Amino acid sequence: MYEALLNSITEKTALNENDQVLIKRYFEPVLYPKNRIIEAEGDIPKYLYFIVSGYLRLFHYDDKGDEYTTHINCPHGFFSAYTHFVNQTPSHENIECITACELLRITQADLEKLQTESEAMKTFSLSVFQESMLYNEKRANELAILSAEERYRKLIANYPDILHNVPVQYIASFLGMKPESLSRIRRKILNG
Amino acid sequence: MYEALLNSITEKTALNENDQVLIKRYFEPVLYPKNRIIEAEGDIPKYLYFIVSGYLRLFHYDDKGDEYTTHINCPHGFFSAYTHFVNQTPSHENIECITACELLRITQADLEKLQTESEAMKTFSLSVFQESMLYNEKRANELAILSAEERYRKLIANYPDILHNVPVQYIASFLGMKPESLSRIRRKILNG
DNA sequence: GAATCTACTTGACATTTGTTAGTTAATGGT
DNA sequence: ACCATTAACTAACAAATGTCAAGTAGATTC
Repeated sequence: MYEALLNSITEKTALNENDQVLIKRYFEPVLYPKNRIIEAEGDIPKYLYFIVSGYLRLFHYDDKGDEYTTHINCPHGFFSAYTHFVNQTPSHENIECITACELLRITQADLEKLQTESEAMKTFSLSVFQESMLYNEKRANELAILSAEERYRKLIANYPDILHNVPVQYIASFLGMKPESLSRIRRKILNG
Repeated sequence: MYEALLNSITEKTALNENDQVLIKRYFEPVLYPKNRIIEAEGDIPKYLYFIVSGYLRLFHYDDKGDEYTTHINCPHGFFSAYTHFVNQTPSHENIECITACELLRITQADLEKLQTESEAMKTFSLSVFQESMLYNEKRANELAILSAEERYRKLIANYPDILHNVPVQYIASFLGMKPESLSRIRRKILNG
């Protein structure tokens, strides 16, 4: 269960024995079924999650009750409404398991403790936060610059497995288009 | 010159005499003319800027040589290619003065020193970083959800002075549309 | 297993946005 | 003041995306 997490961290920074013991102590393994909402809008995010297996999404409703998916993630990555998790302020987003998920979770309080007890985790936490920032910059720029078809092509090129695990309607919403438009684009690509 | 900066910080966290002395020591005032590029793509960002007066933008070129404006900012805010400034990695964006600018600038090394010497500045720096993150999240979601006209209406509602200071083509690019489209939208709004 | 849902697709049409080309207005340099 | 350059606007048309209504297939429930 912890192997994927330890590997992810080791890619960024070396871990000694003590670091590994601390990580196993603070990160709690949890299993959730498909469609389970694990953090709800209006609440302060309780945990930062590391995805061992499965797909998660962030979503919310607008005034008209329409649902918008703003983030989709897959193994092995961290997942949270970051800014609200870090600040411990109420988030306007729900976190939902798209598939059954194996996760490792940690509270903000424990993450801070872990960072003071492990220099490696301090370094690593910063890089996770920064990557999340780069990710949003990139998403904004792609939405501004690329066409709907280009955005879809780029997504499946980077995450080829997403189609087998995530409903098309969530992907459409995440890419900033209607399901009908994505359907049209998918057909066009299939037929050459 | 320092008043706007000190006021901005005080909105978030209290400053004692010593904090204020340190801030004035580390932040260097600079003046730039219109159209001056103050950080170039390919280089590691040297400074974090606080805008006392004037407008700045972040922009880059794509493969075809087309120019894209990804960020526009006005007083009184901080400005930088944040992630690359923090990491001290080469940025792919240029920073340009759209108008003549009065700025206060600080290097990454000095910012770190300042943060160890002033607890208030440590708190404040974190909040600047987090706001930049929230900002990108918001930009991405608005690009995904709102129409071009809605994005434009929202921008001028939030920053009514931007039209008098920033060329329309930069605004169009920043909003993810072509100048001709923005021109059409502006006419439509004028004629009711 | 029948009925019911729901996700996904399809097609016709409306609307929005991009493209191209030309015009006007404003700007900057000499 | 003149010329050259660029920004902004306009118009006609093309292409992309949204909307609405309907149909199909697969899943779920009873």
